[in-house]
Amino acid sequence: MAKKKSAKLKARLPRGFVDRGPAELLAMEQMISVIKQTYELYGFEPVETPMFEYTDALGKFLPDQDRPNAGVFSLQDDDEQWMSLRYDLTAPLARHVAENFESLPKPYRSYRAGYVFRNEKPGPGRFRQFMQFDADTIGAPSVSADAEICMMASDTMERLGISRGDYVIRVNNRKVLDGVMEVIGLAGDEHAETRLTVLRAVDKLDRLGVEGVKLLLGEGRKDASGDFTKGAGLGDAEADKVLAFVEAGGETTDQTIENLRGLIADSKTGAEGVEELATMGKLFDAAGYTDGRVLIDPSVVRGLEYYTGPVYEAELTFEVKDEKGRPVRFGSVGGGGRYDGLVSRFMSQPVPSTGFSVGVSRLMAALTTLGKLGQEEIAGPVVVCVMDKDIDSIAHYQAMVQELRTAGIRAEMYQGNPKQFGKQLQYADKRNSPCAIIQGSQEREQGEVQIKDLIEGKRLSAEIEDNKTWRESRPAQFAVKRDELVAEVKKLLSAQEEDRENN
RNA sequence: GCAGACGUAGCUCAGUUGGUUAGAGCGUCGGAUUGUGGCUCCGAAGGUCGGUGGUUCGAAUCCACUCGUCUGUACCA
Repeated sequence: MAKKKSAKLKARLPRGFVDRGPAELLAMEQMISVIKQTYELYGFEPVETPMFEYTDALGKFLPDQDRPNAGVFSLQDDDEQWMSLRYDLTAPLARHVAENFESLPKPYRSYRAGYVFRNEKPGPGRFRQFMQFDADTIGAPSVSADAEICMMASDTMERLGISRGDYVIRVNNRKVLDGVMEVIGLAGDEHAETRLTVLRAVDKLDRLGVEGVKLLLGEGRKDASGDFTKGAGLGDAEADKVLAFVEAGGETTDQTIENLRGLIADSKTGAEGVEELATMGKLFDAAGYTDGRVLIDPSVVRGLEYYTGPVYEAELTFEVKDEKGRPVRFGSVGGGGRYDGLVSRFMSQPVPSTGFSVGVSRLMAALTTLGKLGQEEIAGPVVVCVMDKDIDSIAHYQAMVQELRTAGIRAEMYQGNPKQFGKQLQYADKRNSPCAIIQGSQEREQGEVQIKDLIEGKRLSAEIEDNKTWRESRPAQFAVKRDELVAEVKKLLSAQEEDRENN
């Protein structure tokens, strides 16, 4: 019985989520496998945690604890405990480590990839479900662990095909940022709010420029739509100090370190941070990563809440044009830092930790634009056409398909309605099949099959205008003995392969 | 969250000062051609004009609210 049309269910994707097709899935698999190889090479081992955690295990860093639904997807279990979908891979790892602390080797070096969920306003290229790929060293207090992760991040970028110079790993230290705050008189709990505002302003340097940041440090700033953002309310002298610090990056690491030493000599915490950066700088230098791959940059601000020491960010530096010809910068595709407090909130002992997270979904968009991913067409299966519909003939077609499969050739028999032969070739064409196999009663009597080269045929179709000629000439089609089917298809496939490589 | 712009077929868009049955191109499906992909021609399906309420003899068109999309901004663990 036909329902009223208006009552029919509307097929629709939830806001901020996407379906992925074969090309994208293949590209993602390739990418994940490269990252995995890199992390493995550095001695990290895999681990998986579930999508759900109890909200309080994630909850310490929720923006607003009174509303577990703000920013995260949460639900109540049947025992009324709040659970949430993970919004990153670090908090779940901290829980896993705390829970299995006795049995894990220390330092514990692990990696994992997975989808994370954020219940917030989606935008173009920004979804409510996306993939991250993290590596973490837990139980290692020295900044050499941080330095190692920065170098691994750099290796990962290059193994993914991003050229040296098209990306940079920028490194800073939270203690240095804290030192600057001390110097301008913002130490102490009563200034926590202002410190946050200052850090947020600094974080926008790449987008708003020095002038914009200066406005945000002072009274505030109006955006293009006329909306006003309140500033930190610093005086000119303080604002200039912050800006001087942000622009302290010099030609060389040594110079940057010297600049920083001069700016925050009065702060003990700041000095400590500078020395940590100096140590990391030496390690990068010794390993040869100071050739533009890894850079000490005082303007990096990340993870305002839980980072306690070095912080780093992987940034793409090249520009591309979008479909409207406007320049688009991909910017940050990953980041991380030291989070000495995250595991220990479950424990009675300190557990110094550091880690890095790659934004897989975002990086994939960048790589696709660069042409490093998703370029190759996905080859379809060889399609065996159904000419005769009696059960014996079908069995013969099935046998051909099985022979091809046994030889490792992707193949299928047409499973649609075989009434119209043209539809079968249309289907094969749409699947991007390399060739179709045709055997009607005429061929069967001769002990032959027809192989139709669909790639070559497509090329020839440009030269034929008349439909009658097109149909009768049967372009790019040839007969072979039934026994030689597999060998001939193999031959055709390798010829096509060679053709692709030459173009 | 805040501010602005925009919502008409699967997609891209027309639609006059408010006036009969809301159109086109592309795509989809069917046929010309039940043994050959492309081209060409013919035909069909596809719309509560984002939703609700209001003004009016009459609303895709005007008004209010609401939902959605985009842009900027805020937040981003």
